[in-house]
Amino acid sequence: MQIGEAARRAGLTVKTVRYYANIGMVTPRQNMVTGYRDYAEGDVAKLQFVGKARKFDFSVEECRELLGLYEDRNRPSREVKAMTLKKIDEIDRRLAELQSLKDELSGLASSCDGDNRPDCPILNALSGK
Amino acid sequence: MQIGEAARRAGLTVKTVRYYANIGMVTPRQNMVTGYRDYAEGDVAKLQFVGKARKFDFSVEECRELLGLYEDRNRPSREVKAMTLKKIDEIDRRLAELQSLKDELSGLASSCDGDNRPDCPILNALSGK
DNA sequence: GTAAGCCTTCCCCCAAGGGGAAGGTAAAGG
DNA sequence: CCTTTACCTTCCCCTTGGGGGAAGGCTTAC
Repeated sequence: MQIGEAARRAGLTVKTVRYYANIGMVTPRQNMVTGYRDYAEGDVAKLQFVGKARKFDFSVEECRELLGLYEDRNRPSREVKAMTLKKIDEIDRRLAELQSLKDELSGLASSCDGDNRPDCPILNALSGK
Repeated sequence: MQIGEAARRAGLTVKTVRYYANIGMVTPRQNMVTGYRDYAEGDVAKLQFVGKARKFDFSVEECRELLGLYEDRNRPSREVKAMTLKKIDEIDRRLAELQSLKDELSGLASSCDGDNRPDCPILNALSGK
């Protein structure tokens, strides 16, 4: 099938699918007559796989690894689990960062009247006064 | 003072300070003899201000706005507070996203034995089986 | 005949700088 | 006086994950 239909079936944009072909992640055959990319069912499955993994915050490189594991029918599940746990760890760190950021900003916001007067504790804090 | 000292005092890299000069955020005078950027005390204060705001997750464009408010001695604190609350809102949304992501990944990870066998619920979930 | 709807490659764009090359300058040490 | 060291300058490419759009080629339908 052509790239448009493959993209639709995978829930991705044509641009994205072409990008994945360019970086060698999901490489369809090429129709020798038209020069168009020719996607098989298996390619669509891989595109869907990558699309989901991306939604789970795996980077494109990580998706490439996962795809390799996905295609290797003998891989130990250990490897996949390790990547997942690592990703969870990253998310945890980011959560903590954002939470402390929010706490600080909330503290600043609650100390600021937010009225028409120019005195602003938020700016004072930012300027180190 | 030269850019190196200004950067040190602001806790930024020289590259960053030069970048801020290029995009017109903190624009020092120019030493006409050497052609070097010449930072005044006020510039360092602005650099510090921007550095802190960046740490609070404000984008460069938002920093530019905040800097405008910071320099305007008559601005109402309302505007600054509004930006802060908006940023807190963004952080909240991102926190929720990450949390649900983590929950899903955690669910997948706990369902996977992570042993040497090839069967992996994580990959099964990603491939839609 | 031509308009619509596919497809292709090619190039520039985003944020927020980082890395490094090539070259000019100033101060300090031998 | 000469050289090393430590500054500084501009310039260009790199990052992530594609998006936007141009220019061109093809069928198919009206």
